[in-house]
Amino acid sequence: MVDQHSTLRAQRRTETQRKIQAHAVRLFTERGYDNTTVTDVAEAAGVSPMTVYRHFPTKEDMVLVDQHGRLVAERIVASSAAQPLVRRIGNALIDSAATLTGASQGDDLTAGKRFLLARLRLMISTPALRAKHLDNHYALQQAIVDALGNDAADPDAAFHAQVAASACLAALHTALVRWAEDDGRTELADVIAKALAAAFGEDTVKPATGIASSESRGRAGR
Amino acid sequence: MVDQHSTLRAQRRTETQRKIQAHAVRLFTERGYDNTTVTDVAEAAGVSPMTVYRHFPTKEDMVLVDQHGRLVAERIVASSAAQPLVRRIGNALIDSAATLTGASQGDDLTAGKRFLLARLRLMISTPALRAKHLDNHYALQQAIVDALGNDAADPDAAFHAQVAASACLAALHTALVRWAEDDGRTELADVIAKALAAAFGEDTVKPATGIASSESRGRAGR
DNA sequence: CTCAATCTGTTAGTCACTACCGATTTGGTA
DNA sequence: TACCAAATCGGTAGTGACTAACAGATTGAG
Repeated sequence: MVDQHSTLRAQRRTETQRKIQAHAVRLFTERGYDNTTVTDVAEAAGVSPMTVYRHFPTKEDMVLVDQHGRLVAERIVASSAAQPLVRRIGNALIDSAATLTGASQGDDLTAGKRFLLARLRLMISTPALRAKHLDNHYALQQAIVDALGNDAADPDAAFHAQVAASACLAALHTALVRWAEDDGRTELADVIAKALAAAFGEDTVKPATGIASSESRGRAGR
Repeated sequence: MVDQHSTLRAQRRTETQRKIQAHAVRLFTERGYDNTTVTDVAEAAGVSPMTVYRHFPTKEDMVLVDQHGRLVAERIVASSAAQPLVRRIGNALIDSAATLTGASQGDDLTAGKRFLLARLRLMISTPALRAKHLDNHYALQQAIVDALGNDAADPDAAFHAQVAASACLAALHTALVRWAEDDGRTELADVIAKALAAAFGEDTVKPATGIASSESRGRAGR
């Protein structure tokens, strides 16, 4: 009945999870997603296939797990309701990305960043992973709309929030692709800010880190 | 070697395709997507399971087939390159939707419209279908970017096009969901125009049919 | 120390999907 | 008209993701 009654138990659990995920991403990258069976991953991780399914509901979730969504929703509710919708959502995405990639020091990629890049590349190139990832963004969109706390009575405002959230997440996804293509050399938060500025205009999104969007030019219509 | 050497052959082929798809959508709607096997659909359509796979590569494609994408790309290349990106893409989406739903007469839904609604509802409510549909939009995004004919030399312009296309398609998807929720009572082209206006501002998209976006109020930022 | 909960493994089964093969039908041709 | 090439259709066997049910081992709490 108690949730926290095991520290060692939880440690081992997250440890095996991490191990399975690491081997999965490695094997998927090496031989391809479709050419790698769940049994292969299980053997590489030293567990039985059933254990894999106990930790990850589907094969795709071995790559796609990220609790990044909750972070975004929290920043949304913490933002000022006086700001325009796109700015509230956009800034939440930018700040969350900055937190996610961590304080990047210098040029060399940290291990977490490199792992994130590997996952991103798999998500982009593999149709099944890409589809499910986009669907996860769709679920995140619903969470954002809920977090915005729009009037349930006004259907027009709700539609407005849906459109703004979906458009912002689309820009986010494009920024992620761009960032992966650059091998993570640029700052992710800056790329996101640049994408948002390109879609909605520079005045709609504030700079994130200070040098953000300093190079973006022009509105959505060229 | 000749493509057109059979009118009767092609007729039967498209006929069985249509029959399989109709039974699939009906059964999926009645018992649910996951509770319906491909064999069930095959039996209902009076064919063997193998025949189903000959016409539709995957189970999901029985619901998701639409060549709607090619229509959009054609309108993109036909549009004036002088216009802003969002307007070019947005108008292409609006016009394609108007063509797709056909000239709606009065209140009663035509059979094609009702079938489209049934498919949309399945796409929205079933995770697997929703994911693949979003991925199809992602493929459409690539087609749009190609159709825009941006300078391959300028990576910044390409990024710009990617962002604009993805954001427009996100707005389209939100409009489709909204339209399905209204049971298709409103005009689809108008809903799309309204969504685009909500995302990018009213001045960015021109009215489609004449009364389009007459009710939309406010920019993206409330 | 004992008990209950959790983690793990094994087995058997369903279902989407593929590869391979043979049978039938159709359209054009000698 | 007879024949050939192509396309469609069906059956069989197999792979792989995923589930349900059952059994053994380990850990935390009283």
